[in-house]
Amino acid sequence: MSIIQVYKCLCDEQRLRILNLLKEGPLCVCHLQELLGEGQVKISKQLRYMKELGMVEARREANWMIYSLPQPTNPLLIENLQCLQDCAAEDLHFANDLKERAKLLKAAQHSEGGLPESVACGAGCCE
Amino acid sequence: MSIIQVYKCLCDEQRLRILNLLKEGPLCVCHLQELLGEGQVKISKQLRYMKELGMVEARREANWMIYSLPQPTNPLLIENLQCLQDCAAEDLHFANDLKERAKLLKAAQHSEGGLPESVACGAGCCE
DNA sequence: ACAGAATATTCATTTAAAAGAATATTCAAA
DNA sequence: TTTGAATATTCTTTTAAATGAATATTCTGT
Repeated sequence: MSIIQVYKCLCDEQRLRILNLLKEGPLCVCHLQELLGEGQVKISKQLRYMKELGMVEARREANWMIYSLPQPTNPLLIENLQCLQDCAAEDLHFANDLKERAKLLKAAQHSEGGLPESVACGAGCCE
Repeated sequence: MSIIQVYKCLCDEQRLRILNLLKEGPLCVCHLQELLGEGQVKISKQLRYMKELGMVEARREANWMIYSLPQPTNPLLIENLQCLQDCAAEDLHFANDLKERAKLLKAAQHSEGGLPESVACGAGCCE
């Protein structure tokens, strides 16, 4: 994956928000959809684009597709997400997205549908 | 200048190299041209693009146009240039560009044409 | 006023990314 | 074996960026 490709990936607000969310832990498409307030098709396309670049990876779990950041995560990406926290968190809804993520996961966990196993509060949601 | 615009600017190898060079100090178009081994028109267009985004600024000095990074420089840019030094310096010719820059300025300074005043070894070239 | 150096602009073409609408695939559970 | 939930793909249109060729502008020195 080239440097240029990484930056191309970072050129889109939705993708930045997705990366920020995935940094906290894996999520499935429908959660991203809900958190970004965006249609399924568009999210799916973004994820495909990102997957082709190797910026995210996916695995199926029952009906869900679980997306996550590959480990170890590209240092250029980490740096940028960190820097964005500091210098553009508000513009990008970063902080709020994370708050909503926690809420959403907590709620989903206690609902009938439940959560995909590897999403379930995996990373610092419920304790 | 939006975050997204910054990343769009970083999506191109030539622009990255230009920014890396300007980080050391102002340069005129013909020096960039020579350092990147690229035609005048293309460099000029890149600079225009970057100027419109506010990523660089320009002033005229006699026949030369001197380009530089605006002060204070966008932290997102600084971070990225720094990170690229660490994780992609070779891919992007970063280190070599800086070496060539020093050579070029030193040579130009002692030639008949001379150097635009504000370029002249301004930043750590000759001592 | 003219010539030459340094730089910029314009216009046409190509290439790549984004957006939208419609539809298809995959799996689980009844 | 059909239904519904979750997700993906295909195709078309629109928008934006890159490339190339030609030409224009701005300033300096004569």
